[in-house]
Amino acid sequence: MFKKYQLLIWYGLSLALLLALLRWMELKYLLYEHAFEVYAVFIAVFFLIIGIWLSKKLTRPKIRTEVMEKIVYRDTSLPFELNQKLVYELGISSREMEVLQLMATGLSNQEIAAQLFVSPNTIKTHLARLFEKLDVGKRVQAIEKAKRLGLIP
Amino acid sequence: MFKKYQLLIWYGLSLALLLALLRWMELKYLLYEHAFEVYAVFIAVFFLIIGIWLSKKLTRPKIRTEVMEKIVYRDTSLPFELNQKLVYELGISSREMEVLQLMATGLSNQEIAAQLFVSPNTIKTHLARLFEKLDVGKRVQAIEKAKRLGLIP
DNA sequence: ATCGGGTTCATACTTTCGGGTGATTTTAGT
DNA sequence: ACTAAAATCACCCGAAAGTATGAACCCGAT
Repeated sequence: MFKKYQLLIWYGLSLALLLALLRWMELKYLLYEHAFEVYAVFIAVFFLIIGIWLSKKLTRPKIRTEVMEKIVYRDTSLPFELNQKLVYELGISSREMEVLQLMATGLSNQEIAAQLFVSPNTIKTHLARLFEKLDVGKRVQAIEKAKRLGLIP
Repeated sequence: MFKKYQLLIWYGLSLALLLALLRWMELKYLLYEHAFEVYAVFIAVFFLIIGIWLSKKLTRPKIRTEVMEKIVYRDTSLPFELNQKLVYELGISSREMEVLQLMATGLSNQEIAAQLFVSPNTIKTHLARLFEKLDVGKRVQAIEKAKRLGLIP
């Protein structure tokens, strides 16, 4: 019941304390000599807190979309079996699959190109399409997703 | 060399600008009539900014996760068991393991840095050491090897 | 024959990685 | 208290990766 307003109460008390301090200093005739400084500190602290509060209030939470919740269990102790249906559904070509497999072994674009006797630019094109089809932006993500989807062992 | 103090310099310049503005107002005889108010506003704004900055610096970002349902294929094989002996033998530190795990999910250095609240440069250092310990040269190879060695699932 | 998909390649540009170096600060163990 | 390891950060550079766009060629299907 109180927890909800805990912060508010806390700030209120702090404020009250500061005011009390101010009053005390005033009574001590300190305020008359350094009125400006004291008020400055007061304002500074107050707005510091306001700033913190504002920042907390105004920053909107980053939205992170988390995918993949429906789980289909698959026994990996069995030899790898390619998910051909998914390959077709995603429209992944055979050449793209080749490149994917080689990439997953940790080869660079250049090395893949050399292995397939084509230009590195071609590999880049294949990978760009593959990334689009897998809806990823980096090779590591592509490999991770391809493994999950049963496209590579 | 300068980047380290970039923020400081920036605030310093802002402060100087504000002071210049203040001086200008003073010259315009505006300040004499409302000296206290002007200074109060000045202090208020300054500490408001400091407050916002403080809050941003000290509080970690709120993250709201949105769950999006999709199909995932998961294996029914035995649960992952970390090869702690190997971790020790290779001299891989706990922080390096953290970075390794995040990297394996396909995050970029920048994203890992954000997740761990450190600089991207730090991540690069961790990864460089990790690569050396794993005797690889690329992140994909590192992930592949780490999986083979039982360092990550 | 032509149309679309797949493969190939190029060029240009931006971003990210990885290597190397050096430095400071924290932490933990003797 | 001192030391060694771990963690942090910066800066530079070159290589690799990724993005965007355009274009040529082959091949099977309409």
